[in-house]
Amino acid sequence: MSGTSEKEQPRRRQARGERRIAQLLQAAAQVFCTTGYTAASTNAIAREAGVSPGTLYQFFPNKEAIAIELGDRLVHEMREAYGEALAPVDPGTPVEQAIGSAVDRFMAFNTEHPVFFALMHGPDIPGRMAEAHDQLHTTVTARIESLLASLMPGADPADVTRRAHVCLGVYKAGLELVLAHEGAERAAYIQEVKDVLVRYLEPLVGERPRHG
Amino acid sequence: MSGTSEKEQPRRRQARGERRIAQLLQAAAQVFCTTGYTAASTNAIAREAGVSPGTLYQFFPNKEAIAIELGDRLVHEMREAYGEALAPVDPGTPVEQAIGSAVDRFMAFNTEHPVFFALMHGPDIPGRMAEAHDQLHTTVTARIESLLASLMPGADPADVTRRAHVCLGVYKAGLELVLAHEGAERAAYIQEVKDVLVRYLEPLVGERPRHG
DNA sequence: GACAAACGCGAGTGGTCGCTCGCATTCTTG
DNA sequence: CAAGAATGCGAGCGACCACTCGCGTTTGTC
Repeated sequence: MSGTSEKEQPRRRQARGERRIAQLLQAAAQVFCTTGYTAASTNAIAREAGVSPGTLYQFFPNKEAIAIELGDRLVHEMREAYGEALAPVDPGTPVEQAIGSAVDRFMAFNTEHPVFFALMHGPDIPGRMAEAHDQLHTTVTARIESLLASLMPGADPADVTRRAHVCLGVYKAGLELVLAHEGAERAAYIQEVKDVLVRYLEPLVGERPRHG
Repeated sequence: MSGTSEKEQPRRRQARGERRIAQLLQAAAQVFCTTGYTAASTNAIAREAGVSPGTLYQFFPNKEAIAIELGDRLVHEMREAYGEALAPVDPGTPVEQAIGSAVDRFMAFNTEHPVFFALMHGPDIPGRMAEAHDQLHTTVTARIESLLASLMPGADPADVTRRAHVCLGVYKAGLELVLAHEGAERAAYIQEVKDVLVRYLEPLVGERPRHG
């Protein structure tokens, strides 16, 4: 029987501390964005935030915890703002509209928070971060699966899963292109991503059988 | 006027040395594949090859040179084996066939040499390596562009360029999925990639104008 | 105002990694 | 076989990085 107070309250923060945390997370986002996670040094993050390394470690036990907290906050914000973007649609909804609005929402979020892509995409993510990545990936894939299932009822579940993975992969690839451009070119690339997805999925919703 | 012998012959290699180089490159490919470039330590590469760190530096001036040489050999081999995969096709060739054979060839090469993807994809590539990456990227994109141009003559060059980038991005995303699976699933994903590309490009080759 | 707790600092510590150096061994060449 | 070059070794050097520690400052509480 272990003690009753296994989890001690980590600390009692002051308003100043919360501000510092936000400041440090913003600085970390900046540094992660430009150099990636592994190449980002904690000293650089502290410098970017205008504080000393010791101050950084006052609020985060280690480098990984910074990325974890940043990722958690981003995931939370994404869930709040765009959680319904992949909800199953009415049977009558045209595919263009469903895909278009979903792509628009996620593109907006990702261009507003480029760190998200940087943290989730790099092969240099730490162990605990990979878990979070996998969990989010699974969640999003499941959402896409149910969306696809609502579009093409009676299809082989394995096919639906595979197509969901392909859709997410296409979106990620498109996101990379979108983030690499600005203005009109960026808008044009967003439209291309929609086109790719719509044309990929359109033959599946029309109930004429596909010869494979 | 600078001296005539600016570039000294670096060294006169024995057969043993060439063998060691091949051995070291193979070990480096293994380590790069599993841990990525930055996380790969030269000591680990030497250990994998069964030699000492000093021996490694007998043949490569630094860590970057290992990746460069490996990349150069891979690019060379790819050019030799699959250089014609993206050649422009006869006007009568169906799109399915052109895309199918190109995807098959590149997928075969990339699954046979997974290091290639690891070296070209990671955000942790060194400066000189990024140049090689960009150069290859440009070359391949130009090839795709001319292939697309032969399929849809009279299109806006900017559109062609954009679509070429989208095609390459879709291929890369598909490659990631393909490399993550094996056997029948892998084959199914390859087919999905072909489907995505064919359906993306099919409306463009029929000469009815697209309203954009 | 007094006390404690949270905050802030930055030089320092232990560890890792890229890379070197001196020396031993093997090969080529005459 | 002798000389020199190429190959092979592995302890160790310098740099960098995640993280710590002791001490001074600010803030909340009574």
